[in-house]
Amino acid sequence: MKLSTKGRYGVKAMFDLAQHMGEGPTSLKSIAERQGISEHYLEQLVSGLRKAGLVKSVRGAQGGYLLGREPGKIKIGDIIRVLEGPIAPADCVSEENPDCCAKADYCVTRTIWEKVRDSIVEVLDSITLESMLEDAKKREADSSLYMYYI
Amino acid sequence: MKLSTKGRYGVKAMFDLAQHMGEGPTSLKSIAERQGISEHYLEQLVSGLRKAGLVKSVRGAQGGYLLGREPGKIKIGDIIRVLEGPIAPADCVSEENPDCCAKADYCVTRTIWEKVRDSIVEVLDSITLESMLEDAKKREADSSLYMYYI
DNA sequence: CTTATATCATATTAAATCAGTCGGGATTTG
DNA sequence: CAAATCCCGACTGATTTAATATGATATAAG
Repeated sequence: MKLSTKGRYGVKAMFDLAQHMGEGPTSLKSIAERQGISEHYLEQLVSGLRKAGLVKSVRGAQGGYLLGREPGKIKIGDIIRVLEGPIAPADCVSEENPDCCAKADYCVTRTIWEKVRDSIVEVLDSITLESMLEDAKKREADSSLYMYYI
Repeated sequence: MKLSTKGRYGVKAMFDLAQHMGEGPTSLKSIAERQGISEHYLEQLVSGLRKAGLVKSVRGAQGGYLLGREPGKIKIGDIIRVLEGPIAPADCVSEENPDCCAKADYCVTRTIWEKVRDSIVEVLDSITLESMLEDAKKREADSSLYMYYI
């Protein structure tokens, strides 16, 4: 019931890109350093994100990556689906081409996994990089407020 | 983001036990046959469930397993926790002793995993073996009703 | 008392996945 | 040209998964 580092690193990297929008392309090296991730490993993950159009790349010196579209239009679910595959606690309730067993119609167990899947999808598709940025800004404001009162 | 067969087989087996309550102990062999699971493998899983008190065993010929308590008091989350460990999409938000990273307080990514975890827990702890039995009964009624009208 | 039926326990294993690492190309800037 | 950077495929050690194998222990039935 765990995400692999692929999904977690991927979200971190995408959020990092969102935080550095408007500063030109961001290199993997700088993302890897800030987020504490192996650069070569990150390379593999970002390769998938690029093929899915979630990021755009700029080659050569001073190159790097940019978000593929506005942060408000990139859902966490999009990132997870690219890096971890279709969201599903079991193959028989996979978002795409569920590997149906013969009993699917009346299987009581299956309906549990459907509910779990839907609740996960609901969370992951309700959060965008933009909403994360807002969240981070709010937190920063709160913590500086806190600083004044201490 | 997937459950392993441990969790899925475990829920199936527990539901099978619930369906055969009042018929004396149910043998692993019969559960394994009905549910299409390797008996020896199931043995390992049930061993964990027994240690956790979710099932009781009766040794010897005509022996088998019984639910450890009323089906209304066995949540799917209980079963999953025994067989898959604490519910958590990432270690930093594990239900028990979360493996906290230094940035936990202000990590925006972490709050996503918290929300995912909470939504999964909400689903898994809201379903009991009893509610599954009711669900199955209702379905049966519906399908027989359908039979009359066709 | 013996035998068949079960649970209980431990060890082994083949395959897959994870989380990287390594080495070398291709492309662009200065 | 040199340095920075993305791009690509192959390799690897560790862990997990999903079993299988073997044998011991307990009990009901005959």
